[in-house]
Amino acid sequence: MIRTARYSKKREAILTALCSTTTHPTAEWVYQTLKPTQPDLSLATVYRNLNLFREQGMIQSVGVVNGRERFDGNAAPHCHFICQTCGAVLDLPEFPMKKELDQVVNEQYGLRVDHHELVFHGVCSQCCAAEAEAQN
Amino acid sequence: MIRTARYSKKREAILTALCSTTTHPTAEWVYQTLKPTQPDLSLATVYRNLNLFREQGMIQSVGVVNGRERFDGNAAPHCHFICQTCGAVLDLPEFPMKKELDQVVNEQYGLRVDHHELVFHGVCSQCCAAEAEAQN
DNA sequence: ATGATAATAATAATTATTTTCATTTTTCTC
DNA sequence: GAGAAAAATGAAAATAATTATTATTATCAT
Repeated sequence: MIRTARYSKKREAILTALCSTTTHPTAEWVYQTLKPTQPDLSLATVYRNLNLFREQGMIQSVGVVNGRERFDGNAAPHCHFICQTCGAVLDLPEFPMKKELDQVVNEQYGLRVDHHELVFHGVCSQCCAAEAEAQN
Repeated sequence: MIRTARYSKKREAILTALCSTTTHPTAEWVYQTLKPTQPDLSLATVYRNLNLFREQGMIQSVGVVNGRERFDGNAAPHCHFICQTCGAVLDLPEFPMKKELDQVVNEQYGLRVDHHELVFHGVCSQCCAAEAEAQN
């Protein structure tokens, strides 16, 4: 199941691109971002490597937003906020993650919990401001 | 935006089907379930109405599991558990939902929070038992 | 009953993602 | 360093879920 992954320039570039942003981009974004410096990059390669990184726990998926999967170069568990208006995904890194949550579910329901996701939905600051502006 | 003043048999059947199960089914499941009694039902109608119900707050989406969106006839906020092995989605209705979570994020980050999702991932009881069995 | 219009079935289209396969790159061995 | 084996890639085709289109049917106020 665990297979050895060789080095490749494309692979390195894809991981670097993802880790260089906090926007939780789509595969398409990574592809478009690398296009100028990697003209012969294929979108399939981006998908292939993002899936590989995720399987290896190097990155994580934030889930599907507006039909597209969003990736996070930070594999450490943390909360996210998703704007219902513009689809932006924000980190909530300082948010007090309850580590005992998993334990509680384990004990109370007899379920083997691996991890959990806590995602807030609402309207981001920029979209709030835009709304207020539109009402004037 | 969308007003649904009119009644329709298909619409009622779709909502009834979803609310009659706790399996958090896919649109396809609702379609196949209604097929025997509604032979001329279209899958597009199921999608259309599930989206309508969600927009109106009558149902909620649990998110995308294994590439397919899962729906919940219970619109009241509650936690879910998703089995990594079989994809089952379970309710955690008695779990102590922190209502102040949204408030905390609102105050700490200045974000207008509408709601949040708390989803646990792990292995359900049945799949745990199957694993244990396989090791013998 | 009728007419306006929403809802539907059937199908086509769309869109994100995955697979295929011939070619290229990387790594290993000498 | 050269050559072979294995893995990675690009390009295109395939897949799969969901949405849009269009002609038809159902609902409901009148």
